[in-house]
Amino acid sequence: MRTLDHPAREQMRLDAVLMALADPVRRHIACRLVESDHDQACFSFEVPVTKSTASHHFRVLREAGIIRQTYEGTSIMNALRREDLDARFPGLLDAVFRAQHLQHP
Amino acid sequence: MRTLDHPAREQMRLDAVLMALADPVRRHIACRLVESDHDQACFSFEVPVTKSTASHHFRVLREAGIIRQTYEGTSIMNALRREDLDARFPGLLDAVFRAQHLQHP
DNA sequence: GACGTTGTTCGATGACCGTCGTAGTACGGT
DNA sequence: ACCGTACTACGACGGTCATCGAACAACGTC
Repeated sequence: MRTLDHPAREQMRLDAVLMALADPVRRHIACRLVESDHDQACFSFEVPVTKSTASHHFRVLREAGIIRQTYEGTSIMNALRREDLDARFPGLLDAVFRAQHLQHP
Repeated sequence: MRTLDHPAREQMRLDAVLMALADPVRRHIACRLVESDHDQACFSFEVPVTKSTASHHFRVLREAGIIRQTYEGTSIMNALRREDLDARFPGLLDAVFRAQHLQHP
C-alpha cells in the first residue's frame, strides 16, 4: 500500500501554512475543501494549470498540514485537516476563507 | 514634503497580505506593531538583516496595506492599519498574531 | 494482458524573492 | 556649512518557486 507523509499537528509551521495559502491556486483548492463537506479527488478541482503543477500544489498543501491525502483506487482523496488546523492555529483558516470570499464573492 | 503610497482599503489584495505575512521578518515586524499601541520608527525594530533589506520589508508591508508609514524628521514612523485590515479581512490579523504567539511564545 | 485513468517524478526554464553593499537623499543639530 | 542619523534606490547575486512536458507508476476495467 502506498503511503503519503503528513506532518503531525504539533509539527505544522506557520511559515509553511501562510506560504501555502498565499498562492491563489492553492487557496482556491483549500477554499473548495472548506465549502464541501466530503473529500474530493484531485481531478475534481478545476485549476488553470497542468497535471504536474497541480500535483505540486497538492503536495505543498499536504506538507504544510492543510490537507490530508489518502489513496483510493487510482485517485487520491483530499480532505481538509480542519480539526488540526483549528487546534494549532485557531481562527486562521476561517479568516482566510472569509477573506477569500469577501474578495471573490 | 515627501509622501509614500498606500493602497486604499478596498485595494488591499489577499495575495499581497498573505505573501507579506508569510515572511518571518515581516511577520515579526507586524506582530510587534500589534503588541505596541504607539507608532514605531524603523530602526526600533530589531531584525536580523541589514538596513536595506529591512527597508525592503517595510515597503512590502506598506504596499500590502498592513502598515502606514509617515515621515517624522529623519525617521519614518510605522503604524499598523488595524481598522482597515479588520474591515477588509476580518479576523485575519488577529488569527495570524495569535498563531505566531502560539508557535513562538 | 492491453488500455485508459489518475497522479507522481524528473529535469528544465523563467520569474520572483530575500539579501547585501554602495551610493544617494532628506532632515536635524552643532 | 558641516556632520551624523535614518532611510531609500539601485544593481547584483543566489536561492527558491511556479510552471511545463515527457516519462513513469499504480490501479481498475475490458
